[in-house]
Amino acid sequence: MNIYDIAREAGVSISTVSKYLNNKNIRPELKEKIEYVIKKYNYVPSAVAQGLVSKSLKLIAVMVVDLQVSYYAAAAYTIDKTLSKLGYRVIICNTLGDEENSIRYLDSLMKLSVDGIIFIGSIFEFLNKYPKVLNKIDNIPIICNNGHINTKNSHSVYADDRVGVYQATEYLIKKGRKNIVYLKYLTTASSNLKCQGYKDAIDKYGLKQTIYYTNDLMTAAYEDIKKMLEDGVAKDAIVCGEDLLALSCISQLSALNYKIGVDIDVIGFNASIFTDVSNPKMTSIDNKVEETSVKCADMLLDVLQGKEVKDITIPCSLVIKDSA
Amino acid sequence: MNIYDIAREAGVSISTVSKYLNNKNIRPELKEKIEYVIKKYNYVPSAVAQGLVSKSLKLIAVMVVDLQVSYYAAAAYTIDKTLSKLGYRVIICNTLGDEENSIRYLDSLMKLSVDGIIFIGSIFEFLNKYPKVLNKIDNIPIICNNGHINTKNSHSVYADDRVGVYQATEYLIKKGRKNIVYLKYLTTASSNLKCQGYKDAIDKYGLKQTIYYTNDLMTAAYEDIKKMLEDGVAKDAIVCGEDLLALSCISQLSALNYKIGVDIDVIGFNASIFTDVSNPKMTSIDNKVEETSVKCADMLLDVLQGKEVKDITIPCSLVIKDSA
DNA sequence: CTGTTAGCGCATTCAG
DNA sequence: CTGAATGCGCTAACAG
Repeated sequence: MNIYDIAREAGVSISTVSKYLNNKNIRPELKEKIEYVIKKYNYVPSAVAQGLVSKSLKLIAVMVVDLQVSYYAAAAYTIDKTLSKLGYRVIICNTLGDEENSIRYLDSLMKLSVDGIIFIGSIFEFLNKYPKVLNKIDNIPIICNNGHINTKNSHSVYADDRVGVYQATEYLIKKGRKNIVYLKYLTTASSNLKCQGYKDAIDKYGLKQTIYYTNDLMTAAYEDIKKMLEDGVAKDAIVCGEDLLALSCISQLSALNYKIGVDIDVIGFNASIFTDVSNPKMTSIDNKVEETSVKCADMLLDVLQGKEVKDITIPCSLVIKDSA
Repeated sequence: MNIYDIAREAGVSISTVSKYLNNKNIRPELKEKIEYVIKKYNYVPSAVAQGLVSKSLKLIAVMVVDLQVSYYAAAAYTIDKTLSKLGYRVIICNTLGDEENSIRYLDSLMKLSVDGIIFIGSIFEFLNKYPKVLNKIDNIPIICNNGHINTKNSHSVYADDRVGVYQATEYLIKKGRKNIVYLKYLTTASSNLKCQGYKDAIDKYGLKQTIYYTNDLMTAAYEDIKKMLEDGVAKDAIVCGEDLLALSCISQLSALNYKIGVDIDVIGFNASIFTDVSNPKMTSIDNKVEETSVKCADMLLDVLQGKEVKDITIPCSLVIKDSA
């Protein structure tokens, strides 16, 4: 069933049908006939054929590392919600943190001639190491959340992670905490920024930096945290680069009979659902996933409409609950 | 840059280029020339034009209710991983549980002439109420996880939720628990099945059914659970329809100084990441998201290749940790 | 306002 | 093995 079939049965030309489909003015009587035939056959115009002409499938790609991480899921969710309302279709790409995999995805997206790409996370700055890849995507509208891609038509939305952690650390200091440990996860640009916020605050108040590292969020993190606690350096407070790490700290400290929020403070990062499932509820730095994601989507829409856009930084805020 | 440009510059015809692109035999010297030109311009054939001819963009849609729920995120993640390896592109649709929204998505997918659709969750059985919608998607390959869609080319993968809960309840009974409460969330087909598993086990052993309800997973659930605990009926054990509910139970019971796993048992459902972040770690019914999702993807691939497939039911298993 | 025609970029006949 | 011609379903000029 195509536009010819509809035209024939309705007794009009294909261009009249096309005009009907695109809401242009046609004689009411023809309109009725066409409408009738379309309903009769449940006809739906092919987006592929339309796309061949218009050079656009109204398709936007969102690249994330791992949908199972709540931040990415929330970002993908929000962007999808925002864009699909406006008739765009959203392709979510799970790169699994693998560079080759990401590049393969980009090839696939270029073949589809997607209208734009949104990258979630500073990790995608790795693309700047691959001039050939940049060249391929050079003309396509790109928005990068928390990073920057070096192409002609690329723009960025940042969450101010560094200041977020700075303020959280300062909050602890002003509460009188002196031995504040930072638990760092990963070594991406944005995890470094977070850690820098901690360092800046500690330095400003003349305290001592103590940084622990972990490359895992679950089992291995548990061991790393256990070791950290056994080392006994975390007497006062712990600032964590991720809510899940803070959750593990809270859980282990509880088991050791610490009174969280009294004996020792724990602060997470992301203000995710985990802040509500911990006991006590977790104080966390809110890096505004939803606001950031909506901004990415809006900015992309602006670019697609040819509007001028400029990079933006969204401030974090500290959501104080009971763990600090 | 299209196939004509490449052909011209390489001094061959477009059909030769097309053959090159589709790995058909051509003279090595021509192959080299073509290869050279393609590399030079970073040429990528248009999937849209290919799709117009082949009637397929190699696109598969996954419909879920809410990507922020770990089960759906895991399902989407797994399906995407499985299919994108094989060159398919995956569109994830977040319906937000809204029927109109779902139907709008389906329209959009039909326009794109996606190769197949995977529905995650029994909630999508609501489509069976809309003959017009069924009619539109009647010919497209469909796989439904935990439900069935009444179209010609639809198949199902089930997780045996009922038996999963039955066995978990039986496990508690055999441990000597007598006052076992079921905490029910939602009223979809599959949440009813879960609850039925509880009822069956309770009845078989001649115990008393006690069922509590909640329509929320967070704040309101907290209150519902609080009330349930205040009612004092949960003396022995609680079986929950969702891990998040079990998490809240564990957290609140801990605060009341119950020894979870000793004084009272709590079992969750999903075997999600929440089972590892609770304290103590949560015993939970594993409904095998990953296995189920891979099966959905594989089954769809089989259907696309014209193979015969039959519906399948995957058994759940009880993952025993420390809360029961 | 309506219909005719020429592409959009590619795969696929069918001759040569 | 290669190339010229046709069509996939639709939009956009253009002419009527």
